[in-house]
Amino acid sequence: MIAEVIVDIDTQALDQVYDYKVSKEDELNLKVGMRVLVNFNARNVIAFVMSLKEDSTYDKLKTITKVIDIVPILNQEQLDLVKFIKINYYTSYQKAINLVLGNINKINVKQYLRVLDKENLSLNLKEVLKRESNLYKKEYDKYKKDIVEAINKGIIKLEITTNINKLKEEISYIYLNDENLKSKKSKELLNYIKNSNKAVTKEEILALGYKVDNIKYLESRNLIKVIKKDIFNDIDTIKLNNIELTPTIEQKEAINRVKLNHYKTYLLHGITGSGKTLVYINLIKEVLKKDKEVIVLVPEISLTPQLAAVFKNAFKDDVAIFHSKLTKNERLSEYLKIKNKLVKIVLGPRSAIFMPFTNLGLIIVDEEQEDSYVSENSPSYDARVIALKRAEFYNIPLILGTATPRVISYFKALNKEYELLSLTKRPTKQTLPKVSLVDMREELKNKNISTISYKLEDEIRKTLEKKEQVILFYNKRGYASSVMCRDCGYIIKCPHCDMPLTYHKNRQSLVCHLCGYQMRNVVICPKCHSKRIRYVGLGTEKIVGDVVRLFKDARIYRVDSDSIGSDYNLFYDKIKNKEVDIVIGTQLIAKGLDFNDVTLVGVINADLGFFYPRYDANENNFALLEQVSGRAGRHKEGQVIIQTYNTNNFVLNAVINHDYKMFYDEEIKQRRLLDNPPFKKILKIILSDSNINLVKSEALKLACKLEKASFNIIGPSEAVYFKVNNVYYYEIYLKYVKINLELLTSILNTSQVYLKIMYL
DNA sequence: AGCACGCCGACT
DNA sequence: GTCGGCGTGCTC
Repeated sequence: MIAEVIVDIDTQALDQVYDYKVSKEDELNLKVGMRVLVNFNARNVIAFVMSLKEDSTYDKLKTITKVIDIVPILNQEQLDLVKFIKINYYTSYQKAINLVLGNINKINVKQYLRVLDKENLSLNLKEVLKRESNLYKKEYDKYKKDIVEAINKGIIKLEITTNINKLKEEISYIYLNDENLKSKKSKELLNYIKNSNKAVTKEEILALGYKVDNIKYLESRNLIKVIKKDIFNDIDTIKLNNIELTPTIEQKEAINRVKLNHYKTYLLHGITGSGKTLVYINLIKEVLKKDKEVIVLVPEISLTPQLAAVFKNAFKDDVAIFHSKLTKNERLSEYLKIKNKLVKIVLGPRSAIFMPFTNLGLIIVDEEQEDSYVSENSPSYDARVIALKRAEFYNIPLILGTATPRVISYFKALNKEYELLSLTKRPTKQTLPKVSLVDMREELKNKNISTISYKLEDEIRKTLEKKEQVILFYNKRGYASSVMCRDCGYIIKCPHCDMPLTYHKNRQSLVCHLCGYQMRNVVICPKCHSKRIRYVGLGTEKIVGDVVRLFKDARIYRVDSDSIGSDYNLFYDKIKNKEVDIVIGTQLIAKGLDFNDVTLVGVINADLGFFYPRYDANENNFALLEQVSGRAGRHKEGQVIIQTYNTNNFVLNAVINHDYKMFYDEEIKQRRLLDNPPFKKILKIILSDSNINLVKSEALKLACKLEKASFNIIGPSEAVYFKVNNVYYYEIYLKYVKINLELLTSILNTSQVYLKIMYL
């Protein structure tokens, strides 16, 4: 027998299958998806078995040294996914495997055997397992046959763990029983826990001077009980707005339309506040009844403690939650819960799509329009595409939920490729906020040079008088300010990137937003030594300044990724507890947050988003503005004021009416006119190298070859961020209806510089 | 990637 | 003589 393997060395030159002979003994145990040890060019490497066959055309075959796994680490579905990712995202087998394995492969993970049925354990195994349960110890090889047999019979089970014991969990104790204890210390401690009337944490006990032994003693006598909480259990303490779990007629209709036993993609189009989450939860409950598993994807940014709390409340310990703030170890701990079948639901960002469930019943992608479902790194995979693949494999429904669908998705829904589920009403009877536009050209005519229009100023004042809160939203990119010399026109750029540095007033420094380079602010022009330095671009500082000047008594709070850093909760509580009156911020405040007393939202300049050189700029702006609007009046009547220089813009007018269809109808016309998606697909090839001449010539060569092979190309051109961290970037775009990936791959393989592809 | 092989200069 | 510098070629 011959095994086709992929060696675990991530180099382009070695990215291919190698044939190895399988010894007679190994033939019985070796399965596709297992890891093996092979001698590869005079060294021992781990390799993954991709397939098995009888003959090989290669004449210098070596034999597999050792089979590592007892159960395949990659199942058939995962192997299929690896191949799919390799072909579609122009990446190596190794990277694809690591992605599918959630990178746990790299961490020190051990496999242990757990005995499920002591009675039927063979004598041999009884002997081994008494001494050692670690599979990699010497005993393993000797008793391999017995172990495999026992696993197949369900007598023992393979468990994966790690020797990491510092997983962040809070251990605390509650009082159970009293007993007359002799030890003074222990008695004291028991009384302390008893009188606390609540769980006492281990740290607290240790801080009071008690020893671990005291605790152990009480525990062993059943006088106290251990409570272990992983950090996300803290969420339980967050006060939730009462969550209604009974669906409305409209929600019920949507739930009933989803057929759980077939593959199909459903587009759940529900206006803000229409209760998509409730639909999810009810569907998940149905799936759990069938003893199947569920993946729920959310954009990283909206994975707030609030959302986590909703799921924890509904599903308790059945749910594993992935969150950007988890450490590597915590992440691994959650991963192992899934691998060991301790949880049935996972809630997480795009990487959660690879969670190793083997009996999936449903996949949900919330906020399907979000860009964060596409990886920035290579392979630049799209979690929504992987979700579709997995749903097909398990023959189960995939639900794409959103208030503002991608045009591509809505097009598919109208063409019956997806099934459209609509939620048009808010269960709370709260109407959507009124949206109005302010023409900033008029403001200029009326001599208002402030960033805040008279109307917005007026409304802010009224809102503050009512003791309600205001959110002011600006689009960060447009408000970065750079430093320019008035005499020679020199703009200070990052020494590593082709980008002006951004001036940060509070730190008195200049920062590169691409590579993070920082320098002290300059007062003298580095080129002509003039002192006439000027700040170009309207800074956030200016907006804050204007607001402070207009509302001297208001408590103003600025939120952006720089200012709040990691402390999401702090910022959330601050608003929730009404410690602030006006919040000024970026994208961060647009997503998913639910505040009772925010009744006015102002958009400082809605136009900036329309300048992006992307075919989907309009849909992103529509989605963003709808989302920002959604922050107003979730519980009381609210309103939104959008400041613009372009009052005729159809996107803005669709936002005024909260009318997605109105937006879609106009947008799809433009897409058709320009042959943009969904009518044609676009693929971007990114070339990069530290040698500017090499990238340029390679880009030109590649474009030539592609054109000769009759690909429809646009470019090559310098990337928007041409130079980042001393690396230069060129782009080539392909427009197509159907693409020959094999041909494309073979052409890309001739490139001398690093390549990455992305689907737009 | 990283190991072996090979061809050349420097040193116990 | 032979130790070790790194340039080149190959990996089932």
